[in-house]
Amino acid sequence: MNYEMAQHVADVLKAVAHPVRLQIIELLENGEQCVGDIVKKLDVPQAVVSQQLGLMKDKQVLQSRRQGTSVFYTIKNENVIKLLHCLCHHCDNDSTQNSE
Amino acid sequence: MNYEMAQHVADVLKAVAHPVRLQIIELLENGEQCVGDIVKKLDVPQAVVSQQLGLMKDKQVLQSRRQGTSVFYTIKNENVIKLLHCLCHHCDNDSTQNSE
DNA sequence: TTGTAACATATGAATAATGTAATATATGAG
DNA sequence: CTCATATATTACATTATTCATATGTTACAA
Repeated sequence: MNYEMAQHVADVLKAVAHPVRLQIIELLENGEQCVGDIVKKLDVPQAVVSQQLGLMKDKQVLQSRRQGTSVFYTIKNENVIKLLHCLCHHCDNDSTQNSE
Repeated sequence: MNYEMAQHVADVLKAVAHPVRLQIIELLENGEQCVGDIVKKLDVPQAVVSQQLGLMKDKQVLQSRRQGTSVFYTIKNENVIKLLHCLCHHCDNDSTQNSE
């Protein structure tokens, strides 16, 4: 893996490496949701949710469509779901806490 | 996924989300390496490599053992390898660049 | 047009991450 | 002990991330 490639992978990881963004991604696993619904389900101000959604859209993790006054978001880069599952799955036999 | 869990997952992701750290992890997939070898293989100053190694060790991603004057590092949290594979594998059918 | 709901953006402050350069520590040789 | 090699740590400047507040925009109804 050369540096450029590593940089790209790091960018994807950074796009996801935030608790609110992770929770948003988890919500969107079940299909598209509009901003208002996301705000209701997470306990986070609307502006922050919009900021994080915009950030992930910029980084090609999410995509959006407008319907009336609502904007619906879906996952564009499906690999982030695999990423989540890699980590969530392992949290049972978690080796980040204490491995022996 | 509650916030605390999301925070924990985000911490693991952040521990990995850096080009040099990713390259180090890739090197260590093939078994343990001492700091000097890592420095030689990557084009990065020794202090930076030590800093990143220390950071990953703090976050339980790596572990180390000393042998004489050398310190050998290995991967402690094997899940980061799976993470890497999730992302590297997908870079063929990459949806982060342009999906249609 | 005005009003309102839903969402986005701008700004700034606080905090965290990064890289550089210098210095410190540890081990072993002699 | 002194020296050399290997690695770690510190201090600092720079840049990036995050959050909150306030303001702007869009779509639509009346």
